[in-house]
Parts: sequence; structure tokens; C-alpha cells
Amino acid sequence: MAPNEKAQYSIKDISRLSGVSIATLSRYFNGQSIRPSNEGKIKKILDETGYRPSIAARFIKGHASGVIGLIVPDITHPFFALIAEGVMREARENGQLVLCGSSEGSVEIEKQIIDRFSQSILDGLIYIPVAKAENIPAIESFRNLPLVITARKDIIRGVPHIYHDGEEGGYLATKHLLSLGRRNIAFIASFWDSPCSNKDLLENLDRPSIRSRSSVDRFLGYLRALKEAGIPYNPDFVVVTGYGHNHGVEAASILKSRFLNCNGVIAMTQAVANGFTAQAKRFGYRIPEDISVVLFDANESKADYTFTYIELHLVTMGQESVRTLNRLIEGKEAHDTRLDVELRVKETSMALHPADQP
Amino acid sequence: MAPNEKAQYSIKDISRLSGVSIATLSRYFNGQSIRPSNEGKIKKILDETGYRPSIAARFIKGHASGVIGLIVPDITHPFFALIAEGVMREARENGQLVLCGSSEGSVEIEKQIIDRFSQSILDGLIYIPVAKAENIPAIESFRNLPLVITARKDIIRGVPHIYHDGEEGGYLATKHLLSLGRRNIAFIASFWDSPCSNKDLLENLDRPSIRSRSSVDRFLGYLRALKEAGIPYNPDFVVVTGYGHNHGVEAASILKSRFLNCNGVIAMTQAVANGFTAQAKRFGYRIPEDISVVLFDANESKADYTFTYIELHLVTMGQESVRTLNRLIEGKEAHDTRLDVELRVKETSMALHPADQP
DNA sequence: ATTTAATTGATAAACGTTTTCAGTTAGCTT
DNA sequence: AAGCTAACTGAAAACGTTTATCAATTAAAT
Repeated sequence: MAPNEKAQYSIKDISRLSGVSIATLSRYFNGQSIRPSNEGKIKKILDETGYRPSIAARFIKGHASGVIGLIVPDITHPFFALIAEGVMREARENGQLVLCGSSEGSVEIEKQIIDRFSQSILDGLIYIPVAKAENIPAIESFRNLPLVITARKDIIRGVPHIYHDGEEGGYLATKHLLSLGRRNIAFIASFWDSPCSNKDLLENLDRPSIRSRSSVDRFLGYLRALKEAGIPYNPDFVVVTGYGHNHGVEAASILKSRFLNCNGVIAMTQAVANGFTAQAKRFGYRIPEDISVVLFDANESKADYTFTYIELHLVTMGQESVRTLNRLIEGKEAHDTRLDVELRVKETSMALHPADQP
Repeated sequence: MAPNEKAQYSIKDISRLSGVSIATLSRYFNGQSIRPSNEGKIKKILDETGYRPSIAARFIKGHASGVIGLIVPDITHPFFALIAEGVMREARENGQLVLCGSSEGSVEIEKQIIDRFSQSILDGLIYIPVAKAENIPAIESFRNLPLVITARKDIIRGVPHIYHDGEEGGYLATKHLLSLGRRNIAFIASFWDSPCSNKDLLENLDRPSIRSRSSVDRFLGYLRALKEAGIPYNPDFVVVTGYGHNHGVEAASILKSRFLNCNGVIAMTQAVANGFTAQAKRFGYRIPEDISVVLFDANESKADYTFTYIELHLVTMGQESVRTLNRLIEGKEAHDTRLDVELRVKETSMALHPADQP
């Protein structure tokens, strides 16, 4: 562990070079008003030296470091990358920096990251947990650290959560398919791991091993829309699987094997939707004529979506998380924020051919 | 700016509680051997208090902070997200943290980030520039900071660059299409912005406004493969555009308007490939029967690729960047690393129908 | 020219560490 | 048991900043 080759200048050097006292320099850097003539001298020397006060030294004295932490389950997943983008943007606009850790979907790694973060110089933390509350490791490490939980709800009591309305999303998606005359609507639920083998999500709504509420919430919206339309719930239309392309492929195979004459599908991600579509086409179905697909947004380029999707405003979610965190850092009150979702209809959305209507 | 509510315990408290001197505690935390009886006492108190030494205070004393910086042009682009994943993984395995900034493709924002980073507590920086060397802002801010440049080559003299062999990638892609009997191969080049309007890349290889070498390098490989096969270069087969789905769509329209009877396409990204495919299908072409597509990898889930692609080992690139940076931080020599690329043939790759062979 | 208010500088005490150096201990060897 | 090492220890100074104090200076208003 070699010593760091430290910044050349200290506040003492700047004082000497500019002929302005240390105290005044400190006041200048902390936004108090100083004599214009001094300000001129200081600026000149700052320009020449490129000096900046040391964040570390200020932090020791109880100043905010301007660094916030962000823990995401997987930075390569566009869903989290978009949130991260929002976090970084808002942080930057506030003059803050972001210390970022990707837990790669593992509780163990998440624990490691939290451990490291807790001895760091963070002013606060934005946390997207992999697991449910009871499994959150080292939760006491957060003791005195302002904390915001994002993209999850009801994880830790007394902590603000920023999330979107998954139930509404599921409802809008289902209602859209119904409006196209499609009544046999499959729901492909995605979980991080240990998916419940039971396809009937109704019986698993509160299983502690369920890694993400998203699918469950959306499923509740799906149920509500069906009920409103007077369509009885049939668990055979539910597939419980993962987030990837392969899971979409798998879901298509499973649904086919159930002989359901399904004509609408709700997928949690683009990857699942693509996998499903590829496989369904191999089976000879036309998409979207025979089966119409709706998915949930997680993409930097909305143009990539062929299908109608539910817009989740993920960048906004990231930004809002920082705003909320900064309220906490400033000692103000902060509360949960539920962001709205929106249905975005694409040209591929197609009414079921009248001949096929029941 | 409210003061941070600081960690409860300091090394003094631990000293008082354990009856061991501050100096010995410090030595203990820095891995020097201490008397077993003291070690026992210390461990007991550490368990009770959860105390960790403050990174900031250590940094002031010249210790490494264990924090490295990462600047990417766009964290939502899978290309960079994968590199970031590699960086974070390797950093974590070394007990380091990553301060991450996304410049959103803007030189201005990049400048802001560099500015903030330079007053921070970084041990070193991994930098994926948006622009070419002469446009890199505040380059002097790096003066004393260990620096590695990733996914770019020949940007700053004397600084290690970690990049992949773009020329070889272009060559492999082209050769693969040739091996399928396809000789009319289009090359869709992508640039961050201000693409040269001139479709003849040959005349633009050194334009300073070209934002990314990737397309140019791959283009050189394309030329080499054509030459080897004895096919004369025809600039009409080149389209210069951007990175998005819409650009793929546009490229298909442009190529069609040139009446080229193109039967192979090389795209820089999945988005471009998808856009191209969608539009080509609208024009009535069969993919891959009529036109075979090869693209360059930037996806967390390789299963998403329908098409044959060039594997870029982006996570490895991130990891290797950290390894190189750490050599610099330790004061050792470090040098450029060129990572190999590989051709991954997918089942959709299809020989041109004999009837269509020239 | 006088009053008032705003700014200044020297100094010193923090903040939580590491480092230096002189002093202490424990483990060996006679 | 004494002597000799080698390993360990503790007090205090240092790192670069902020903050508080207080007397001294400056600028603005009358």
C-alpha cells in the first residue's frame, strides 16, 4: 500500500502566495462574503495553482463530503442503469459525487459493499436492496447515515422509499390488452432467484423468499383489471420465471404446453418479451396479430421497443431519490414518493381479429 | 449545508474502552503484529462498537483512500455499463470503492466531473473520454493522479490504455460474412456526434471531430478482409450514422436508396442491428436469408443476440483497467493492454442461397 | 470628521488518523 | 539470575482543514 502522492498545495500555501489569511480563505470557500480586493487576489492564485480544499480534511471537521452512495443489484441491467443515470445527474447538478457499488444480485456481495461504505465518507446512501427487509445484512451499519430506498417499497420502517406504482402498471397493461379484444392474457412474472414453483402467484404473495415485489404488484393490477372486466382468474395463465431472454423462451414453451389459446402477454422486461416472441414465432404464432405483447420499460432508447410498454420514469426515480436523500441530509423531513406510470401504445398494438373474438 | 452527524466512535474512544494505546490500535489496523493479549481486548471492543477507522482521516495522513474514480460517457449504454461492472467487481475484490460519473456524452459535463473528482479523495482514475485528446478538458487536473484510459487508444501520451482490437473485430466480422458467400457487405459506422457527412470513411480516418475510434478501427479491418478476398472497396457500402435504433432504420433506408443488392451488414451495436433489421423487413427482405447481419457485443445477456457477433470481453476490460491502475497506484510500471476479440457464430448465420451467388 | 458596520488576521483548539522515537516488555542465551 | 535481543508499546507531533476568539482594520454613511 503505497502512500498517495498528495496534492501539492495546502491552504497554508495559498495563504502565503496570495497574502490573504487562512481564516479569510476558509471563509471564502465557505461562502461568506469577503472584500472584493481579496477575492481578486485569491482567484488569481487559485487559477495559477488549481488548488481546491481537501474534501477529506473538511469531512473530518464535520462538513458534508458531497459524496453519496448508491447500491444497485446489477449495473448492467438497464433498469438499474437508468436509475443510476438519474442519481448521477441530480447529484452532479447539486455538486455531489456518487460512490457506486453493484451487488451483482448477491446478498453476500451487498453485505461487503455496505461494510465498505459504512467506513467511508458518505453523506448518505441510496439503496436498492437485493433482498427483503429481514434479509438485509448489516442493517445497523446505516444507523446514523441518511438513507433512501429506491425501486422497492415497505423494506425498512421509517426510511423513505421511492418507487413506482407497480399495481397501476399491471392494471394499465392488462386493460390495454383487454381493450384490444384480447381476453386470454398471460402474465409472465420475473424473480431474481428461487422463483416459487407454484404458478399460482395468489398463494405466494407474501412468501419471504420472493426477491422483488415488482412482479407481485403488477400481478395485483392484472387481477384488478380482470375482475373489472368480469373475467375469472385462471392460474394457468401465469408463468413464474426470471428476467432473461431465455426465460421468455421458456415461458412461451410452457404456455404452449398448456393449450390455452393465449392472445395477449404481459412481460416484465424487454428481454423476456423478445425471448417469448422469438419462441412463439417458431411455434408459428404471428406477433402481434395472434398474440399481443406489453412489457415494462427499462431501456435507454425507447425506440428499441417494438411493443406497447409501461413507462416507468426510471431516470426520474433516480433524480427523486437524490432529492429526497438531500432533504434528509439537510435534516428535513422526507417521505415516500410513488411515481406514476404511463401506458405508451406503439403501432404494433393490434386489435384481435374479429373472427377470433369469442 | 448541515454538518454531517459523525460516526459515534473514534480511535480515542476505542483506546479508552480497550485500554490499548492509540498508536497500537493504529498499528493493528495497518496489519502490524501486536501482542496477542492486546489483540484480544481490541477485537472484543470492535465487536461491541462496530468501529471502523475513518478513511478521510487516513487519507489526510497520506494513506491510499481505496477509492478509484470512473468516468464513462453514458452509464445507461450497455457497452459502458459492462465495463463499469468489471471495474466495480475488480475494485470490490481489492477492497476498493468506485466513485462513478456519467458524462452523458457531453464534453461540458465531463469537464465538470473531472473538476469535482480532482478535489476528491481518489487514488486513481479510470477514464473513458468522450472526446479526442486535443479536446480533453482540464487534462492538467490529472497531473499527479494515476490514470488509465479505457476503451480508447492513443488518447494521452504516457498513459496506459486498455482497449480491444477493433481492427481485428472488423476483420473477423467481414471474413465471416465472406465465408457465407456474401460479397456485397455494408458497413454501418456509428459516431457519437457530428458524423462526417461524407460516406467515404477512407477520407475521414483522421478527422479530429470523429468522436470514437471504434468505428474507424473496425472499418480498417473491414477493408483488410475485402482486400484479402480481392473485392474492391466501394464507398457506397458505407453508411455513417449514430448508435441508436433509429440510426439502424435510417441506414436501411439509405442503403436501399443506393440500389446495391447488399447481402451482408456489419453493425456497431445491437440497437443499430435491430433497427436495420426491422426496416429491411418492412422493405421485404428476409433476414438472414437475403441479408446476414453481424454486430458488436455490448449486452449483459448474450442470449439476446439473434445474430452472430464479435465478443468484446467488456467486463474483462473493466477488470483489467483496475489491475493496471493499481499497478500505477503502487508505483509500478504499467503499459497498454490490447484485449482479443472473438467471433461468436449464432444459428441465424446463413450461407447465401446458391442461386444468388454471383 | 465621526460613527457604524463589515471584514480581517493571528492564534489556538479541534477533527481522526499515522508516524517518530524513546521506552518497555517478553523470550532467549549464557 | 542476569544479560541481550527483538518485538512491541505509548506520548506527542503532524496531516489539512474548520471554527472560535478578539483585537485591528477598512469601507460606507452621516
